[in-house]
Amino acid sequence: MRFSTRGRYGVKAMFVLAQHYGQGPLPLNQIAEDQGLSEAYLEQLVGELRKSGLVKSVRGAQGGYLLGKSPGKITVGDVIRVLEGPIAPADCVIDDDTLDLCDQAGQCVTRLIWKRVRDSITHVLEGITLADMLVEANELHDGEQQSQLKF
Amino acid sequence: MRFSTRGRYGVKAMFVLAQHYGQGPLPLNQIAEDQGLSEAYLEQLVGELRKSGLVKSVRGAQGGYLLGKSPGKITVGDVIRVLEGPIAPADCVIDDDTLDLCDQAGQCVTRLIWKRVRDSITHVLEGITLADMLVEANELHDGEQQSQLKF
DNA sequence: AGCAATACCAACTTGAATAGTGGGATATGA
DNA sequence: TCATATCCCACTATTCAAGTTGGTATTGCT
Repeated sequence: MRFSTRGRYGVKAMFVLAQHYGQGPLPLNQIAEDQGLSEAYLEQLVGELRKSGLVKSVRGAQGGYLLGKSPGKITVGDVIRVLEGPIAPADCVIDDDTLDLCDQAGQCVTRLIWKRVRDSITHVLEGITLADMLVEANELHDGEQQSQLKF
Repeated sequence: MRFSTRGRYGVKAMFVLAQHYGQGPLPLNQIAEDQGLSEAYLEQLVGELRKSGLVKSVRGAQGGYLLGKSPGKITVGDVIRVLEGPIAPADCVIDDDTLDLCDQAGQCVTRLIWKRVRDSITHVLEGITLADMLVEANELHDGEQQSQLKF
């Protein structure tokens, strides 16, 4: 029950782009370096984010990537869904209606459980925007400074 | 972001054992047949559940498996943790304290997100006991009967 | 006593997914 | 025109999931 690196790296990359929002395109190598990730691998992920519209790209020299919308309008759930597929702890709850996958899905008690898990994860991830992450990053950093002053 | 069959089948098996709670040992082939699962594969899973104490076994003819505690004292989270390992969407939030996995975990914003996801999943899974599942199964079945009467 | 039913155990297999790497084509600002 | 970028596709290595197979040990029943 882990998110793969696809989703996790993707969120990190989007966070970096959010930090540079409004400052022109940011080249991939800076994002990769900033987060300590493989640039070639990250390229695949950002490519999918671009196709989904969550990021835009500018080709050529001085090019790079930008957010497709403002940080307040992109949730972590948006990013995860593009890179990891539908948020669902089991295939039978990818959506609410198609019960095809299991002949007795209608009477299945475990399915109710996976639905609740799914909704709970979705609720968390839909509730956090990139803008929220920027705020939290500031709070973390402030705390860090304070504890540095203490010692 | 899926639970594997290990956890999902394990919960199903535990549910069947809960349905037979107080009625003596239930052999594995009946559990497997009831849920439409491979007996040989399920054996591995139940073996781990036994080692963890969640189920007890009786060897020999007329033997089988029983719950180790009453259905009200076993949560879905207990079962999942035995079969899937710690509930955590990323390695860096397996527990709260060891930050070893990531040198900047203390200032990592994404880590806060994975913690919230983890806590939210844990809250759901810890909040559902096998006894709760029995109740829900009855409710599902009642609804099923009603809709059968309607048509 | 002996048989059938059952748990127990460990090794093996198959396929898919993860987490990348590598090489080249295309676009573009300076 | 050149360095800096995105873009795109094919390849690989490792790990994990999801079983299967075959055998041993135990025990109730007749």
